[in-house]
Amino acid sequence: MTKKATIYDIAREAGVSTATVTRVVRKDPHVKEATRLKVQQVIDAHAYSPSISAQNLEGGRSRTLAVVLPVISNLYFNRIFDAAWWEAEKNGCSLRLFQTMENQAISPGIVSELIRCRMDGVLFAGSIWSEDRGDLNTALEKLGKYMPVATICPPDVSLDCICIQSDLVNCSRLPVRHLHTLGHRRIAFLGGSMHSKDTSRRGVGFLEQLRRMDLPDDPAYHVDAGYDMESGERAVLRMLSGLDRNRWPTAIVTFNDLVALGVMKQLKKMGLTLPEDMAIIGCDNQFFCAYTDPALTSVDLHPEEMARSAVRELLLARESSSRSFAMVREATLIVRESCGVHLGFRKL
Amino acid sequence: MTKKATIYDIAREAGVSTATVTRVVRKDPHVKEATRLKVQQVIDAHAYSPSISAQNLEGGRSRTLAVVLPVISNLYFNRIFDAAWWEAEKNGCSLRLFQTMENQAISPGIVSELIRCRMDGVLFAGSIWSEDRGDLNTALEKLGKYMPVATICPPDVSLDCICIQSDLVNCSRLPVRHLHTLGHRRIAFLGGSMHSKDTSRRGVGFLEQLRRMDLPDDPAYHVDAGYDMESGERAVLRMLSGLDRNRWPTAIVTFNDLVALGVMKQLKKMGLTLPEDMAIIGCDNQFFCAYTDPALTSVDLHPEEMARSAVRELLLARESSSRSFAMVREATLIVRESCGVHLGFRKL
DNA sequence: ATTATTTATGTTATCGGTAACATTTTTCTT
DNA sequence: AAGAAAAATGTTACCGATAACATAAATAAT
Repeated sequence: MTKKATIYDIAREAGVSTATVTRVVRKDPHVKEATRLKVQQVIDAHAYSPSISAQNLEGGRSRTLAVVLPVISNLYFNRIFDAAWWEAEKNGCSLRLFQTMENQAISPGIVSELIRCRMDGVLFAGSIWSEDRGDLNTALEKLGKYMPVATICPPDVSLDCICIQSDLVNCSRLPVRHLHTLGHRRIAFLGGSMHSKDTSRRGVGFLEQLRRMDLPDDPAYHVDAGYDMESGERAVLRMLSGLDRNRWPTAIVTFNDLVALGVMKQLKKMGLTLPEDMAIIGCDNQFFCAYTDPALTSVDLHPEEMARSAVRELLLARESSSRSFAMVREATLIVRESCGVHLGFRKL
Repeated sequence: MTKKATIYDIAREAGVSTATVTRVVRKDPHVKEATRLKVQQVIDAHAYSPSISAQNLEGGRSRTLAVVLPVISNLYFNRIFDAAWWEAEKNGCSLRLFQTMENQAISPGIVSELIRCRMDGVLFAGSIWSEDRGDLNTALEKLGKYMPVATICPPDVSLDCICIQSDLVNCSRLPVRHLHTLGHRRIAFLGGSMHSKDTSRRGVGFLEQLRRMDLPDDPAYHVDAGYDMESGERAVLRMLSGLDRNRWPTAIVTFNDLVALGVMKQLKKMGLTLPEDMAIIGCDNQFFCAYTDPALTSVDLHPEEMARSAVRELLLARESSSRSFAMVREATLIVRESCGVHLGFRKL
């Protein structure tokens, strides 16, 4: 394994001091053209480039942002990471990923790792259904002492940090209003967990919307479930099999598109025709929504935009010390076929 | 912004030398219990933990592997990265992601970044349809001089490195044989690019299979296309509209599941019933395959396993210098509904 | 009690850069 | 040509941790 050339090697071979080598590398204009050429030649010959660790050590910074999220394989977080990546790249900064796994809070291990690495900032993306906020806040607070912190998170994290949120009110209101307009009255919500204390504001917002529009908020229409396809399948089955056919909801709003995928499969398995027999609305507007049958109407929370803003703000915060920033990104309803509008179709 | 305590701060405050602090941190047994306690106390009070940059600089290594891939938002690469992550984690090693974007080769910028960072190894995951192998090989060769290299790649990268491959022969043979068994004779392949020189070995393997089984390899059945859903839609449309109905294929194998998604949508739009009017087989066995309608039969290349092996081998190569390793992971056909087997249904 | 051993702790050079400051060289004035 | 100003280059302390080596303290052996 070849050993990498150091600045000393280059300096010696070019017959100059290390300072001059640094100057050449950093394109300092105060170098005679002749020396510049000579040094550059040696640099090229050895494919020399300064060691990152040494630079970080001396500079006390890493030109790197950390992105902390539950799992990168989750499509929502994947989109956040991807968008953050390119925004950082555009600003000559790199990104490092840290995964917290199910335990939503940032483990003390990750906290100290971030500090040890002298990250220039952290972007924490948690889920709507995060539990143990206590631990999370402690972690974020501690991190905040060492570097700028940004969160893409549900509203109740109230810390002195760059705080970016989805518009959860509209996220619930849009589908309910849409269904209401189409004549639906019995609307169910599946997925997430409605009842545990600070969980699923999405579900809570949904209930509020129903009441506001004078629609029945029958508890039978709210089934706690997980956040994936299997949960969706089980949840509809449980809900419908406990209900007389004439009390069935005519529309289902799901926690996310994955749950919707499961719901649709289960409904078809039960012999229903979609969207005629049941309207469905998902959430997240994932890539596959246009390719389900019927194409799934969904709510886009614009995670990419939130991620980009977060990165931009973190980079700004690195310079100035005015580290407070808050924004709420509006949600958008993307209407496709799963509620039957394309059939000029409405429930009565 | 609080400044992080250094080992000197701790040493001074605890009234010992930095060497002793290091010993305490690294749990060196040659420390009197009394001093250990005192030092530990100061460490805890300041939440001290050693700087990564300083450790890397002094140690000349980073305890980090690099994963270089086109884009993390691609589901296939996402799975590779995710699996690699947990395998590395299990071995007390971290992972850093680098994205090459469409240009499949590793840019010189990334190469030097990896060397600058003193990565302990690189895992390169390229796509089946990689072009400009020349540049790629140059990059990998150069990297190989500084660190162990592993590739999860098509077969023709023949470098002295840890070389992990999908079984592309079976990847083509399995779907063709399955369809043949079901009585299909006119089988089409959509997606990827069949004709550009070293591209799409998957398509080429497919053709070989057709010939081997004495099935018609009508060029009209091979449409160049991209690797996503839109490509799939366009490709089927182009293929079928250029063909008399009685010459239509009865089955379509696609480059990947995304293309299959597009194909299915387009076929339904044309009024076909699936799987009765057309059998479909995708590739990659993505999470949504079980949730399409009909559920999509697909080929699993087991990217997770390949990634885990790659990481394991890289970690081994770090120690020993026997850096050569090769393996081919078998592909597996996952039969679902899109060829109609569940209907006891076969073409004649 | 004195020397030999073991155990605990301290000293210091090193890793590879950076930048403030010092010094040398060159160029410009007068 | 002497001196001032500007430009080019060199010296060196520092960033934070580590480990080889040196020394000091405690314990054991005689």
